[in-house]
Amino acid sequence: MPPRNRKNQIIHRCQQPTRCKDCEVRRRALFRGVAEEQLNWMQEYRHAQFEVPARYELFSEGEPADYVYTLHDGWAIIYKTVSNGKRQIMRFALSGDFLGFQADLSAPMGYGITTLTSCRVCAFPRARMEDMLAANARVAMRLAEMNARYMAICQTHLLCTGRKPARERLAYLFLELYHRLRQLNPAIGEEEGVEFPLAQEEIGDAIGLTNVHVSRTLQELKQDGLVRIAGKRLYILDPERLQALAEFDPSVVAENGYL
Amino acid sequence: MPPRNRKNQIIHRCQQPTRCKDCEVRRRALFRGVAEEQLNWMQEYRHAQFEVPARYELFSEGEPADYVYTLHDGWAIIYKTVSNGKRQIMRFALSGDFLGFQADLSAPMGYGITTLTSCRVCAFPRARMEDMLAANARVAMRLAEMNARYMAICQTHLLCTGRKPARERLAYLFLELYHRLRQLNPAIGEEEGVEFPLAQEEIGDAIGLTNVHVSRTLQELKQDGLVRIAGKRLYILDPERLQALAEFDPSVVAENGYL
DNA sequence: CGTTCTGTTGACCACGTTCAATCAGTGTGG
DNA sequence: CCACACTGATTGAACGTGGTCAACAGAACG
Repeated sequence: MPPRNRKNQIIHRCQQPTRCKDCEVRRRALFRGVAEEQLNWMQEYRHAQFEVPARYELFSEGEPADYVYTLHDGWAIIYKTVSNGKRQIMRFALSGDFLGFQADLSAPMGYGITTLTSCRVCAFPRARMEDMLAANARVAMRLAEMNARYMAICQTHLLCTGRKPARERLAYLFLELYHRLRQLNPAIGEEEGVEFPLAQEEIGDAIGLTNVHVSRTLQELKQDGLVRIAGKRLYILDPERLQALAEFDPSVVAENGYL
Repeated sequence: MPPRNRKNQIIHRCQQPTRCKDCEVRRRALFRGVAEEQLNWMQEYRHAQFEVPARYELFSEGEPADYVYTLHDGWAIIYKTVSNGKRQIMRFALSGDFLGFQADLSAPMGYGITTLTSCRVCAFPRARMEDMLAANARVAMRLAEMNARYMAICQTHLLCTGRKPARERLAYLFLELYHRLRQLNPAIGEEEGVEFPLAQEEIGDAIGLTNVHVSRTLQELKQDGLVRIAGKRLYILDPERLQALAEFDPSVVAENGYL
């Protein structure tokens, strides 16, 4: 199996990083709900903002790391692999998601994270995380809240892979991503669909199928007039039938935390 | 499919609840690391301590709840179901685990929790959770830490169900539970095994198999001299081979948070 | 001692995998 | 500009893991 990502690529430090104070992403990121007057010094915990190319390995499975990141924009995958090379994608990370937190920050990473598209990320030194959380209970609460939401998503994936046939898994994944993406940018009309840079192999790795079977199943969904994928965009053609098929609950992806 | 649990059973309020101050469970629960002098008033957030029978539905999937709980002792399952009645167990909850937290505390539960054995639980009103976390950043940090560990466990289950064959899934589950249980009570010798109250149907629901196939696969593992199950106890006969088979990483279940 | 729950066994089947060939789209270099 | 390579999608045939259904055995329990 060929390597699916590249390491040691050049990453570019943003010369004019966004300021938390007027960052549009913040409302769905870790600093959501932080008081205006605290934002400037909270921002000091950020080490830098980076521009990262596609297929860059932000975290390597089994190796320790120096930073955690807020994903400012772009797509990334959080995955684990088995020794025979098979890969399971745990979650697709999108704008605002917090990447790389785990119970023991100095332990080796239990999973890998790789960008799918070019991304902008805000890097926070792991060594200062504990201070940051202790300094601001609201941020610690927000981290718990975010983790709970990621857990909810992970659990729906577990339900899908463990107990649903291929069609339903695929339908569920499309709906989840569609709703998450739409709420990143509610302004876009439904008929324009959403950005969708995934290869079928990545879809399969997310729902526990092979690329071959994804291809076959996807064709069924297309022929049934449920979805359309064209030009790296995803269109939901028949939301009602698709939701019924997937038993999809939009509240799992809804972003409605306190404040 | 018959109902797998009972509701509206009598639960019993403990007349002499344990005090957090000298609770042996606390070192792996939410109040781990809380300063001695704060424990008494933190304990005030606890509404009551209950004795709950086996097969009691602590949380019902899709319904709102009034409390969150610390599981003081006993076994519980966290699960989701599909409309056709199939069930996926997300995680087995053991002594010290925090039950029922989710991003939006007033929203309907995204999963159900049912006791497998009789359990003792400490109930905290959901309405006061936010206050409690805001009042003590250390508790908010601990909640984030615990959630991160639960997430890590959930992710290993997702890897198993998505990408491993039956034998390996089963081996992994046994090792995970064995290690979690042993660190609850490290005093017990290896040859005595660990408590193991699971039916094969529950094992199957946890790793995405049917009870029939669990039966067959389990016999293989037994005949290969890897494990033994007898009298509701689990014995790991050949740790090395079993770990190699499962690709098990003990650090996932290790409890080593700050403080 | 019967009833109920849990585990075992067998036969059959299907969903999804595997492997391989082919095709389409996209750059890339001569 | 075309030839070539490379990547991702498609299709087909054969296979296998695990599911389904049903009958039965044993253990647990009232």
